[in-house]
Amino acid sequence: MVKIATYNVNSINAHLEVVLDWLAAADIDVLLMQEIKCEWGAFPTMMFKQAGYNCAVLGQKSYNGVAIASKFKLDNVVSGLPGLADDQARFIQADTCGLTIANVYVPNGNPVETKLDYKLEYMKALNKYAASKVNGSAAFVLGGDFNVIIEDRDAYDIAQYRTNALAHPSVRAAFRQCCNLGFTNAFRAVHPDAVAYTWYSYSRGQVMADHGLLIDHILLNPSAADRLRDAGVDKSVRMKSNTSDHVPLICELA
DNA sequence: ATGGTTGCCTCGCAA
Repeated sequence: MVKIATYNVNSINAHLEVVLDWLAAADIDVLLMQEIKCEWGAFPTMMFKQAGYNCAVLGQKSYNGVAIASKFKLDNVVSGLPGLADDQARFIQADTCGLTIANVYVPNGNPVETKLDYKLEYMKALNKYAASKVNGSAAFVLGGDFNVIIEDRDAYDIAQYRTNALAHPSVRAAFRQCCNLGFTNAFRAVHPDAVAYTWYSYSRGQVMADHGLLIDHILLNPSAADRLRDAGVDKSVRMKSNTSDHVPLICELA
């Protein structure tokens, strides 16, 4: 079994303790991190090494930044989304433990007036790249913070998000097009009727009230989906102090 | 109660 998790860490250095504690406790093999918010040189590579993980990092000062930590060797690292000239650090991919695993931080897209276009352009390029990975015998995993509320039930109060870029019809359509290439949504395949969230506002009381959004996802090509055994969200880290506003999403492959 | 929180590295922006 391979345990893969995606976790928007909202600054790896600010929340390192929670991340490393959770990584060990959950016995994760491969962790996809978004919003590390630091350059490569400031990423705590040695701390991950001591915990038994190799890292591939695409950093950026202050904003964005993505990294992969794996108990296994990381090969053929791809930094940046192929086919898109982008100065923001939002995509990194590596081959590890017999899988090709891509880690994406899709643009938030708000405010819609000025930033939705970039989000849609990004998703279009992502879909084009995903299309090249859907077929064949090689297992391909695409996980990350998609910044997409796929369905109304994925928000505690969808009325607040009707005009938001997270639930915008064009954004939902772009995500759906990716799924329709032949990808399986790992969480939904295992829990078709569950209500679960991967993000909670830092505003007081939101976690306890379970007022969140499901915006982090893991997609599997058919070869990977054949091996899907379990998936879930771990809300426990969100109860801690000095923690990200996101929680990890996990899937297990045979 | 027209608010509420966090990170970055500066007092504004992004989420």
